[in-house]
Amino acid sequence: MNILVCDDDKEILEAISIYLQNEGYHVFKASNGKEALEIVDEKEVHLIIMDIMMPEMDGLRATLKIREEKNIPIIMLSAKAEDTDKILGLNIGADDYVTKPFNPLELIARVKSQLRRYTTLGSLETKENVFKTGGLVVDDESKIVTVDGEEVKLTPVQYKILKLLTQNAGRVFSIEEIYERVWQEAPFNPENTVAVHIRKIREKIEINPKEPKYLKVVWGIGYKVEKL
Amino acid sequence: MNILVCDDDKEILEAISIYLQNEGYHVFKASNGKEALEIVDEKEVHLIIMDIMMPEMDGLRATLKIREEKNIPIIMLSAKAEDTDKILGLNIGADDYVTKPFNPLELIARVKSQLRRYTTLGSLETKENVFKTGGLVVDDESKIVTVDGEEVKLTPVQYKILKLLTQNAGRVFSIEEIYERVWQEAPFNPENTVAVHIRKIREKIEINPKEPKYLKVVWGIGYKVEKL
DNA sequence: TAAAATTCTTAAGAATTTCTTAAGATGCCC
DNA sequence: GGGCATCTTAAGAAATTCTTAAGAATTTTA
Repeated sequence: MNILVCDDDKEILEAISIYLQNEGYHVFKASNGKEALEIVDEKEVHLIIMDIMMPEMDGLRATLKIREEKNIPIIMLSAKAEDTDKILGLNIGADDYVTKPFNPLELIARVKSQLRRYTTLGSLETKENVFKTGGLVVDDESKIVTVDGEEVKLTPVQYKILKLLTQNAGRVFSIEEIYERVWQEAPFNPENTVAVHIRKIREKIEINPKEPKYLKVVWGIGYKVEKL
Repeated sequence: MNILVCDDDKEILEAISIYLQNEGYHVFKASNGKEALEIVDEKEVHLIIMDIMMPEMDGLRATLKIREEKNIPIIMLSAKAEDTDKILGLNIGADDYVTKPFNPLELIARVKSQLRRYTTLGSLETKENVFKTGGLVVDDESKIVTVDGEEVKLTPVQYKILKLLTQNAGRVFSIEEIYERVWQEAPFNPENTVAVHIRKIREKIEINPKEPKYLKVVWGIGYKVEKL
């Protein structure tokens, strides 16, 4: 699911993005209405979170414009509770609104609610077998791995290893244990098979494999996925 | 894990309870908001499932009240999809909601999800392999050692020694015994390997290694971690 | 069956830890 | 206090473990 977040305040923009990414959504960012319109034209956007009070009120204009063309759910952010009335008064086609300062969990809830409404039968629900830590999401139902909302393609073995570690984030697994649980073979004939796989996974999920954020080595003991 | 279920419909109350009990949860039952509040006050409740549409809307009031006092995850049951908006609009701190009629499996899934989120976000989990004494904590699951909340990086041998001593805080271990139990080798050829490791550990975990608070020497006999 | 993808092995070289050595400090007992 | 044993500490050599790349073997896909 792709969500466009539009706010001129960089900090808020980042904060919202991180929360959404941690929920497994892919995020597009825009800092004004013009950018937002461009992204909506170019990319596939499933929901928009837009601040109204941006330079020249163009959050409002953008919203109106988008509404003319597409039927994408829009959640408005307004600085004060009073603005709420303004939004309603202006009869803009917002599907929901949130006043700043807002509770991130509430925003997430509303995002889910909107998306649920627009998707036939709940797709991105809080499923049982979705393992998350920071921006890393391992969805065992669809077998899709996501980092900051970006899908990462793993091979079967890579997936199994990462799933094991993410499912037990924080716990350290020895190479032997990883081998036994992923390969389901008792004896463990090592060479350095596991190490090689770990490296490949890092290559795919880490921004900088040299300084991994998620998949860490615990020297002389094993590997783990950080609990974030 | 204890779950409080609150619904004025006895049948639904029973049905939900049975499903939860089959999953191994302990269930408290309440049929109105007042009862719910009492139970929350008296018992240890880890999660609440609450119907909103109870006599006099007191499901809502109860929820608000509980939210004021405690931070227990709450899953709301609402009769119609429209109520969903009401929950959101009223800005109640529900963590999730399910509309009736619901699939019991979905409810269970959400319960697990909430409990996972709650326990994952570092709270009081009953961890078996965490050894503490004073401000020193050895977590054998993540292999993380902490002094007054500050992480201390130990090498594998250092970790094993400290774990052994902390696990048996108060007991004195001779150098031979430490050697045998950490290296798993019977003969013990000493030099002063163990002493060197002990020193390095002290350097890392003690504020003032000259006057160690945790890792002490018992002259001529061995070492121990103080039981505090 | 061939092509493609994945998995496993190998090996060199980095990185880190472990062990040894040895000198100095400290505690214990007469 | 002197003598002896034990502990502390530092530094460097040795050993271990990890990283990484490349290619062979195997499995999957087309």
